[in-house]
This record gives sequence, C-alpha cells and structure tokens, in this order.
Amino acid sequence: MAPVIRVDQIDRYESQQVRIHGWVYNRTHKGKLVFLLVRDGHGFVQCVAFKNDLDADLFDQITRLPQETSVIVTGEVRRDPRAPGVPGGYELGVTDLVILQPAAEDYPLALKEHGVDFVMEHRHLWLRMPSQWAILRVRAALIAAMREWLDNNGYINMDTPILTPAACEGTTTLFETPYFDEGVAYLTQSGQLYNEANIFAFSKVYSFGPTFRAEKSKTRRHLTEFWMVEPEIAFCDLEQLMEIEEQFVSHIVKRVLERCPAELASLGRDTSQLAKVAPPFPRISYDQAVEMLKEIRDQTQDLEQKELLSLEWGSDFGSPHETELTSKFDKPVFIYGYPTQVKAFYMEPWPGRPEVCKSVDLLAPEGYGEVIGGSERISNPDLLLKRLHEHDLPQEAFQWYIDLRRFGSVPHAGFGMGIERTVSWICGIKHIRETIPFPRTINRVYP
RNA sequence: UCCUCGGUAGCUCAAUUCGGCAGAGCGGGCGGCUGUUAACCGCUAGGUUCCAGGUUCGAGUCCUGGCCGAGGAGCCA
Repeated sequence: MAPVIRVDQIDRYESQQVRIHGWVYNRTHKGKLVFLLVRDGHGFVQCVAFKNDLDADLFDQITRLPQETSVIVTGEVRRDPRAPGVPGGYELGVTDLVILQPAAEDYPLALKEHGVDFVMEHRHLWLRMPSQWAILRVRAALIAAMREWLDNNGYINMDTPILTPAACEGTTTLFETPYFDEGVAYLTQSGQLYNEANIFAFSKVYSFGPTFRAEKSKTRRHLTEFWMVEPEIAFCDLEQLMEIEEQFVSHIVKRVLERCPAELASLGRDTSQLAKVAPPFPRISYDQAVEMLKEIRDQTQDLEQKELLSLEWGSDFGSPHETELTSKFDKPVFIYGYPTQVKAFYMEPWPGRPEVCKSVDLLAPEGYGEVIGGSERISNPDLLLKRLHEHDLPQEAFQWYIDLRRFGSVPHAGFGMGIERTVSWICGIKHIRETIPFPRTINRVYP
C-alpha cells in the first residue's frame, strides 16, 4: 500500500504512488476533469482526477465533494509548475479516493472575503483557511526559535504562577477571581517579579506563558490574554541587556525566514526588510527621540498629525510617535532612558539623573511599534522600598521581593517580548487577533 | 471612557443629489465543459432590511431611543 506522506515533503516523492490524509479545501469541476485542492495540515496540494482513469461512480462522487470533506487520496506525485498550493509546484494524479465524511453543505466560510465579526464568530473553522494556517505555523516556528536560542545560551525555563496575590506593577487593571479563604486572587500580568527571585538560584532564566490585562483597550495591538516570553539575567546591566535582545530577536527572525518560506510567501510578506534584521540595532535615547519627534512635527503640514505628535518631555510615546520614529530605520530600534515617572517602580535610576531610568523598549519597524519592554532592575533594598512607598504599594505584599536585595543583591536586568505583536510584525499582518488560535478581546470570549 | 464609521439573502455588498415594486456576485441545488488558480456558462431556491417607537398616502432610506460591531485615542506587550 502506498505510504501516507506530508504535503510539505511532497518533493521527496516525485513519480511515486502516495496517500494523503486530508480535507477538500476547494474543488473545480471541468466535466471529465476535476481539480481538488486538498489540505493535510502540513500544506495544500492540488489533486487531479480524470474521468477516464477512475471508476464512473467514484468520479461522479468526486465531482460533487463538498468543501471540507475528509478524504484519503491515493495517487502519483508529479511535478507541474501550474499546480497551486503550499508549497506548490507538485500535484497528485488521483488513482483512488476514500471519503471519510462528506462535509455538510452549509459550511459557512466561502473562499471569498468575509467581515471581521463573521470570521471571528467562526474562528474554529477560520483556522483552516490558508492565511490563518500560515500565521499560526509562523507563531509555532517563532516560539520554537525563541526557546532554541534561550536554551542554547544558558537560560533555564522557569514557569511563574498565573494566579497571583497582587498587582505585579500596581498600575494596570487585573482580572480578579475568588480564591477560597484568601478572598481574591488575580490573573498574572507578568512573571517578572518571580523571575527576579529565580535568577538568584539559576542565574539566567525565562518564563513563557499567558498574561492577562483587563484594560479596555480596543486596538489592533491589544488582546486581554496574550503570551509573553520573559528572560531575566543576573549580573547584567542595561547595555548588556540591549546586546542580548538584539541577538535574541535577530536569531528568531532568521530562523523563521529559514523555516517558513512557504508560509510567508503565501501571506504575501515582503521578507526583504526582515532579512536586514541583524545586530547591531540603532540605540536612541528618550531625549534624542523627543528631539527627533519635534523636528518631524515641525516639518509636517498635516494639522491632525501635528496634534497627534505633540509631546512634552516626561510623557510616554503613543502609537503615532512610535510609528514616526521607527519609519526612520529599517531595523528594530532601541529607545532607552525613559522618564522615571512613566515607568514601573522597580527600574534602576540613571546615574546622576534620577528623573530618567535604565529602561529600554524595542520598537519593530514598518509601523509595528513596541514588541519588547525591558530594564535594569533596582538592586538596592532601601531605594526599592522608597519607590514602593512612592507608588503607594503595600510593603507586606512585596516583602519577599525586597528580601531578594538583602541577601546577595546584584545588578540584574530582563525584558518581556509580546509573542502576538512579534508574530504580527514578522507575518506583516494588521491585527494581532489573527496571531493566536483563539483570541480574547474586550468583547469576545467565543469560541 | 472618548471620537469616527457601520448593521439589507448563508457571505460580500448595491438599492439614483432629495422617501415610490428588495437587487447583484459568491456560496447551496440541477445541468454543461480535459488544465482550473476566488475557473467559467445556463437554470433554480433563498429576505423579521439589527430592535422599539415616531413622521408620512407610502420608510431599507427621514426623526428619537436602544443594541451590536469595526477603526482610532488613552492604557500597554
């Protein structure tokens, strides 16, 4: 019996009889000839059935196979540049076909454009479409590349808790859940504080998991549940942190370009920009960025844009600022040394300039904005305690965190990278809701 | 929370500045076609025009209120 193959490896089987386990994605009926586009999860391949080659009854069934019917197709692999598919260029001359289940006729997703609400309502089926399939395979490749780099560079994976007793950073809104006699617990918005404990045992660690923000954000860059990788490094300052970040990001982009060429091509992604992603990345201080934005603002004629770009020293950048800044570069850009007042309480002050802290954000090019936020952390217990009080945070809840600075404190730093934003940049897609299998947004928890 | 836009067939949309018979393409069904790339051609079925009021001889269209969604701002990764 012919072997079952994976469509992404079809080039290994030219002129051989093979079987494919899959689903009918599309059908074109031309009388005595039927084209089936079959997907097997690994790729999409065209299968060609001629009336003369097949039993009359079977051929008749093939001419009316509904979209999404599950099938086992047997046939000979042949190279043909006309053949569509992913990776494409090969097709199957059908010699036999078994129908496992004919799909119901009311499959909702036509091979046409659909509205956002409609495809989101049918996310469980939308996943089968080529664009979604490609994006989520890139996501998986990206996660694998990320773990590969960390595991190969001395980082150890430490899982941090999802149920937490209090706000990690005390600012943003948290999801709350009842918790036995303790009253309430909160869904985590970062594993960082726990990782700061972990580095004193393991030196270099990373956590990777879901994080939750109950912000009422309603933009293409926000989800209420998203995934973040958070490396944390002992004996590391801000400068070293930026070197780590650029190595890390460059490795991920390079690996995805190597491993997902067919997926990126099927998304129509121009990869020439991604190919330029290699160290070093430009480093711009917050002060310089403010100056650059002033110039850009003075030069623009568009009054609305002028308004959006208005900025005082001391405030954080909004999305319009990030877009303008990154458009000046063809690589990701570091912006470091943000004002202390717009950043979290645990960031190390800049030497001699307490109004600035040793923080760094990495902004992706092509308008994708912030994908990484990181900083050197405060290592002095007295200063940390002072900052806690300035931010009105309860000392008791953070006692363990202060303890870390009492028993062999060292300079240390870390960052968090948003997986969905990074995938959306690499894939070149507009909205991050497509970069996670089942997105959670402010007004959607179904399916 | 604020600003802007939208809701008509299963889907994507149209329905004449200024109220006058509810339409098309895709998808479904039936038929035709040996190289299709969102195939094409013919026939066919398919409607609570988001909801509730109001104006009018007459409302998909105008008015009031509500619901739902999208894009953006703020917040953030």
